[in-house]
Amino acid sequence: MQKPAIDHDYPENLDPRVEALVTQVIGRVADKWTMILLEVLTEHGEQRFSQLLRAADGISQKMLTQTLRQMERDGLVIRTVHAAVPPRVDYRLTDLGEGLSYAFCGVWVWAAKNVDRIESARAAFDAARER
Amino acid sequence: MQKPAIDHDYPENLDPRVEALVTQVIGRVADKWTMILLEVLTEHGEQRFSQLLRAADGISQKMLTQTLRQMERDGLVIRTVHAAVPPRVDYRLTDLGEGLSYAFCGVWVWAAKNVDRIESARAAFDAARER
DNA sequence: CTGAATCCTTGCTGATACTG
DNA sequence: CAGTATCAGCAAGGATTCAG
Repeated sequence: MQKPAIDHDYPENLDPRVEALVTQVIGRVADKWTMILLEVLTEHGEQRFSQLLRAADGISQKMLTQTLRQMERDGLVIRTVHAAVPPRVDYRLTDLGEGLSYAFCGVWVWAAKNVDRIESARAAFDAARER
Repeated sequence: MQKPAIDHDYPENLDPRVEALVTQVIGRVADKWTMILLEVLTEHGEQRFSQLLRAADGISQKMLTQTLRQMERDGLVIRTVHAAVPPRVDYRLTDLGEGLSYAFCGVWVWAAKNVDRIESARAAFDAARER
């Protein structure tokens, strides 16, 4: 992005260093599983590891652990270990995490609203490619 | 950034089939480069291939081609080939793409606003890990 | 139950070369 | 200029196993 933003209410990132930082954060946070976990934690509140594993359909245990660590590191979730047998670990959103989840809200709405348009666009594209 | 999304206008995903579809679309669209290209195309309008290559800092030519194809297939961008020498190909957002870009807007704002909080959270996390 | 460690497969990425 | 094609290196991700 070399040019300044024009007619938008985007925060003016005059500093290219800030610009790069934001882009990096976006890259880190605009991840499929991060988005889904934010959504699950927002809808159901505090969740255990195994609950998240079931809720985020299709995620592997490894990915879940890894994604949760990243989110914890970025200050999006808080990890609570309960000393018990069997062990129990809860994850809940921080206010930072809630803010991000809220920001993603619009994307979910958009996706839900436009699923059919995307599907037909794909069908049209693939049909054109056939020839 | 305060309350669970209960008080939001999320479409209630009663049908798990729809839920799965939406999740799939999110997974497809919640991609670093897709987000960045949407942003670039929103800010600067119609762009040529080479302009996008420069604007999306760090992307490889291969990834750019690939991402643009996916976006075209999903109906997010329109690809226009101008018969000229030298050849010229322009990409511009469809209204669907503009809608998605608009939906992502909140995430950009959030990221810009919270970069420093994330950075300090990371620092704290890494410091704690040292021990 | 949580999650770390291992192996192994897939796929991105970068570089390069080649068309229209 | 805007791609496609190919190859090599590397990292992401899945499945499995082991440990606290």
